[in-house]
Amino acid sequence: MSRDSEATQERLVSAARRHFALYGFERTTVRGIAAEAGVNVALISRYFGGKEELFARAVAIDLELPDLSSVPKDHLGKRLIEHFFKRWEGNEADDLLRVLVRTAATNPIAAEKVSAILHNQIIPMVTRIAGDKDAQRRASLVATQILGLAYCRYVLNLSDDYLAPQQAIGAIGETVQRYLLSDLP
Amino acid sequence: MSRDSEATQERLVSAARRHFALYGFERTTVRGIAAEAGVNVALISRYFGGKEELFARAVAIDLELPDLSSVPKDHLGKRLIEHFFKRWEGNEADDLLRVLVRTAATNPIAAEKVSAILHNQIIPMVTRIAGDKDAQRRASLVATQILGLAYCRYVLNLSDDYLAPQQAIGAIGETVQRYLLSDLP
DNA sequence: ACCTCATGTAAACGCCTGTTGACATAGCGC
DNA sequence: GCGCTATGTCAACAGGCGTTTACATGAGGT
Repeated sequence: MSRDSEATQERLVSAARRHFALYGFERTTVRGIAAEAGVNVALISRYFGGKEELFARAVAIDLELPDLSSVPKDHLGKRLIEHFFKRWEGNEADDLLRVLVRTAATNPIAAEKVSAILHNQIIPMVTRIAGDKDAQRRASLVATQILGLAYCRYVLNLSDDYLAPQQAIGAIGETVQRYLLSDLP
Repeated sequence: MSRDSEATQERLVSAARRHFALYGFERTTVRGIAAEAGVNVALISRYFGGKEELFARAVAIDLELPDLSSVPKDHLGKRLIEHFFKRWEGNEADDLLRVLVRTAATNPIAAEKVSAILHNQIIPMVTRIAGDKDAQRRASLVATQILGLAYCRYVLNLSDDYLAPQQAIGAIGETVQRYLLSDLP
């Protein structure tokens, strides 16, 4: 037994992410998480306080939005969608935004976190691109499209036959481009 | 006591819809549903077999897509979004698609049902509008946008400050219009 | 009026959950 | 080497869950 509390905490958080992503908040059990981490259940309460706090810790998230300052104005939408696709494809069953999108549907804490991301990360980005005016509404429109994409791919599990990546990047990129910079009706 | 089994079954289904919509599948309890319906818990098992079967019964859903044959081709997108907005605003805490969108995130049965709606209702509609070719992909793109909108409004509870209805109908209607009829990249 | 069966109730069962308190043990400072 | 504390285990608890079983009761046919 290694007896390195930091390491086991990290293993717990990592296992937690996997379980929350796969089963949502309600259906993942602390026993399952502890088992995957190879430690006793009691440690979750000891280290994090409880299941909810572990969840909060597990989904602290940064979208890692790319630097868009050097991207041509009319490629911003596509570039943004590419970023999310790449991000999601990268970490197979582990991406945090996917955890949140799934979990937020039935868990108020998670829903709050997604809203916080909209506030702290999406809206500021849109403000940098399109200015203050209407930034909140533009960002919300962008959110409907990106979250809808995530939902279809990772909740409904629509295969590439339905959403061909290249085609989707193109079509949805155009949409985001409009939401960012075109005149709103 | 009325002793009308059909009526009490309907009251159970109706209460079930409300609870599943508010709390998702895992967090609604058969006891809660029975209490709201004003009957004993045991009747749920007796009449429906169990919680899962009651759920399946409660979310049998028809989008009631409007007749689009007389709508000008370039107004289809906006018209469609209007339809969904009206539908959602109508039945305050009771719309089935909202139940599904929330529940599907953590419940495979529900996710399957949403996919079925895509197959049996959205794709055929798109086929009527845009023809067979690419109907599946166009329908999927439409689904990303509409489900994303539902998600932001009813999972994240974004207020009208974020998604002003008229503005959203306009902007998102344009998007759907493109997904339905413009050339795909 | 009575018997009968559909309808509804009450209580218990068995299981699983998150959490807790008492106990073991490994490793570090002395 | 000794002891102390951080680390980890174990077992039990209390509560909630869906389901089932045995029992009550109303209403309709005869």
